[in-house]
Amino acid sequence: MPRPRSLTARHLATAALTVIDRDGLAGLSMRAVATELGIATMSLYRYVPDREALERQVVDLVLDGVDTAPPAGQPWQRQLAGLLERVRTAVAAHPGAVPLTVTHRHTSEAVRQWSETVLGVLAAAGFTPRRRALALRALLAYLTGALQNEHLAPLAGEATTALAELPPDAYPLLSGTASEAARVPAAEEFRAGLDLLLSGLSAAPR
Amino acid sequence: MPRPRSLTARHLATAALTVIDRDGLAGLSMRAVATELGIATMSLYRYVPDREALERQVVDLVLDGVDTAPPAGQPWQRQLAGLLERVRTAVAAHPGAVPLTVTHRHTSEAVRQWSETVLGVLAAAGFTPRRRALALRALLAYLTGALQNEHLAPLAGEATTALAELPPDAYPLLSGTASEAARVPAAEEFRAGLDLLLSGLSAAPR
DNA sequence: ACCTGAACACCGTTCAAGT
DNA sequence: ACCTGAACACCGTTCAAGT
Repeated sequence: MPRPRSLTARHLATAALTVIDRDGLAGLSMRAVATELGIATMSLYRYVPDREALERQVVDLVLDGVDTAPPAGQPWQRQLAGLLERVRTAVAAHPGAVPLTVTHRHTSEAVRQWSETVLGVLAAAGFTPRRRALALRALLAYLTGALQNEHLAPLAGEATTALAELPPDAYPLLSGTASEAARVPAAEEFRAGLDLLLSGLSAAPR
Repeated sequence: MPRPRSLTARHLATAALTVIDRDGLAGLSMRAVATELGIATMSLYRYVPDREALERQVVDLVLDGVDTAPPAGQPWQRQLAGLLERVRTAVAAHPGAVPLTVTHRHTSEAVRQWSETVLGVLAAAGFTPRRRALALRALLAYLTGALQNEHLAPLAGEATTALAELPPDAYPLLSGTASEAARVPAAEEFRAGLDLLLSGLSAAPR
C-alpha cells in the first residue's frame, strides 16, 4: 500500500466529495476520507486543521466550477437568472453536499466572486448600494432555500406524494395541489420562483 | 432524585428545546435530554423511536404556536406577508433550532396547516392550483433560506463585517455594499426580500 | 522531523441484566 | 413487565510512541 508523499487540501476535498457522492453526507468522516486516500486518518490533519475546514474545502470544490462572468448581451434580469442557474447546476451535481454549501457558503471564495458579479449586474441596472445589498440577500435566500427544497423534498418526490394522500377533508387545498403539482420538473420550479423574484426586482425602486 | 412516572414525546421535546436554547444545537444529545429530565438515557426510547423523531417533535413544538388563521381584512399580499412573518417570529425565538426546522419541516403538522392557509389565500386571490403550488414552494424557499441567512450570517453580523474588510480593489462592490448594508435590521431585510416576491406574485398571471 | 497507532471523550443505539 | 446500566460500534481529535 504505497502512500502518496505530498497532498493538498484540494486533494482531501476531492476524496471527501467522492465519499459524499457515493455514501451520502452521513458517510463522510475523517476515517472515510483517509481510507479513500489510502493514508492514516491522522495524516489528514497535516493538510487541514479540522473537519470543518475540510467541509469548507468541499464547498469550494463544488462551487469553483461556476462561471462568474456575467452572461453578455442580455437584459439584466436574464443575466441574474443565468448566474443563479449556474450555481443551481453546480450544486445539483452533488446533492449530498447541499447542506455543506448552505452552512459554509459565507467563507467560500467562489461565492464572493459570484456575489461581486451579481452586485455588478445590479449596479449596472441602476440599483443603489443599499438596494443592491437587499437584492443580493434576497436572491441568496431564495437560492439557498430552493436548493434545500430540491434536495430534501423534491416537488415530484415522495414528500409531495405523501401530501397528495392526506385526507382531503382536512387539507382540501394541500392534498389537491400536491397531486396537481407533482409533475413539475425541479428546474422549472426553480425558474418559476426565481421569475417571481426578478419580476419584483424589475418593478422595485432603484 | 425522583423520577417522573409518565412522560410524553412533547415533554421530551420541551427538554430538548431547553438544551438547544442553552447549549446550542451542538449540545443536543440523547444523554443531555435525559439528564435534563432526570431520567436514564435509555428511558427516552420509551417515548420516541430515535433521535430523528425527537428532532421532529422539537420542530413541531417550535411551530405549534404559529397562528394559522389568515389575517382578516387585508389585501391578500399582506395576508401572505403576515403568515410568513409569524413563522419567522416563532423560529427566531429559538435560533439554535433553525437547522432542525429546515430539515424536518416537511413532516410538521403545524407546517401543513400553515400551508393549507397560504394556499387558501392564494386560491381566493384567483391563482390556479398549479400556480398556487409554485407560489407556495417559492414562498417556502424564500422563508427557509432567509431564516438560515439570518441564523448563520446576519446582515449586521460578523460575516458582513468580514466582507466589509475585503480588499476593495479585489471586491469593489462587495466590500462597499457590505459596510453600507451592515446597519439593516434583520426584520427589515426579511420584509424587503418578501416584498420583492409578493410584488412578483401581484404581477404574475393567475 | 515526519508520520501514525493507540487512546480519550464523546455519540446513538442494542441488549441483557436488574428490579 | 418495566426500567436501565453496561456494552457496542461509531465519531473527531489529542498525544506520545514509532520510524
